[in-house]
Amino acid sequence: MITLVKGFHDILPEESSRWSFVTESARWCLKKYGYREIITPIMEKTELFVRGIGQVTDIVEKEMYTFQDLGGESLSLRPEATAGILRSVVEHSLLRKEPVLKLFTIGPMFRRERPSKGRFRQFFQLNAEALGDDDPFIDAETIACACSILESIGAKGLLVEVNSVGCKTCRNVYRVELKKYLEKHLDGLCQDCQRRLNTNPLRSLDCKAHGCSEIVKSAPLIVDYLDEPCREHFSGVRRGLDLLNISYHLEPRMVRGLDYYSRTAFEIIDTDLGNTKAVGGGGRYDTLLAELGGPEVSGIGFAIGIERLLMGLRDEDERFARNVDIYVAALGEPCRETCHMLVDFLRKNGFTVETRYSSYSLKSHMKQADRVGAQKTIIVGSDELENQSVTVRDMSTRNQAIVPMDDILTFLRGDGD
RNA sequence: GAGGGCGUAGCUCAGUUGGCAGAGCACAGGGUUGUGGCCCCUGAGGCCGUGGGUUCGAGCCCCAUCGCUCUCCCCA
Repeated sequence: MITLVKGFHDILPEESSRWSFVTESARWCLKKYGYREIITPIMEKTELFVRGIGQVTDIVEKEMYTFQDLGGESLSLRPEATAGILRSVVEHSLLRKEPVLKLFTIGPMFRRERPSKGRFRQFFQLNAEALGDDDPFIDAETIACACSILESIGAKGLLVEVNSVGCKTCRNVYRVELKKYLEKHLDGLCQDCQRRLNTNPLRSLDCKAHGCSEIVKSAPLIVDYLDEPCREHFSGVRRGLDLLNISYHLEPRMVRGLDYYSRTAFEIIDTDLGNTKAVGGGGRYDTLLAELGGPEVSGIGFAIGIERLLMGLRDEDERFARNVDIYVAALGEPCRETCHMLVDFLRKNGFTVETRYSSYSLKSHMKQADRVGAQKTIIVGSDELENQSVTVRDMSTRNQAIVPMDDILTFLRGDGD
């Protein structure tokens, strides 16, 4: 038996209705907020991710599926969607036609991590990006949009955490101060934090090791180092959220894994999933577009993990039950041709129809009708064939009627009202 | 990368000091010659993850190996 690639997973028919319920709800929400769908390739030149995400991030250093294609070029499966979307925007000069662009995409991402609960090597993400506007209210709108998607699906126990990580200027000042502070408590830090003190001291802020979290509690906070424009922007974001009645926690120690974030950063955590499992997150980026050869405008975006969202949903929901309008049961060889045509005729008139072609007893036809969730079963046997009629059984009331073949459509339609 | 848990029927799992391979659910047929869900009966379905070792005899003990899963790290 040839099995799945480790960390990949199948979405079986049983789950797929829940799956598309989630993605369709999300599409409808995004549309309300003015986002349009963009579908970009799942593979890009490796260089795009190195430039976009940052060479020294965990993702690029050790989690990418990178390989050389036959032409010798280095390609990578996308570990996240933003870089590819922005590449496409720049390549097709979309921002010249439209100075403010709102785009979303839904598709698989790939990271070669150790799989665990809610973490896969191939996972689906919904990704939304609003480009060309740095007004704080659009940050608030973006967070509201993410919340609205999650609420529309019925996710419970959500917590929105917001922070500002400042711009390059103020973050540099802060980094120096933070580093000074951490150096004073060097002995208490875990090995990881000691190692990255010079490369990325901000990472220590959300280190879960006991020693580190204690030390970090009284560390200087980035909010106290924001320069005037960043401070003003951040308070504008909070004002925007207040006006929309979005409840949120200020999380002054939140930093995010991707290097490109500036100013607004946020995460949405599903507390039901336990252990700080983020179901979504995002933030603003000031320089990413320019770095990819685009105009000097900023953007803000977020990602939602579809699998994690699904984990929070209850299994038994009637919305996801299997059902068809009509099951057609043919009894015996002479009826097969009539039923074959009848099934086709009903489908062409807008009904969802199921049948089985090989000969079965009526009993097993009925079981099958039950299994596929048929509202009605049409039975065609020798009696019916002789009279040019069919028997229509309502599966929930068990009422049956003999209907002339010619009247079948009017009967089925009239009965439905 | 570090550390736990688990591999027996399609699924969830029992399996006694080593002695014929089990249950529930699901599936198929019947009880009802043309009627589903509930009930009853019957049936089919197994290289007990794989390879080796100990033994008269291994699902069980030993060694190796592969796979899955969870935790930490990090994230979605």
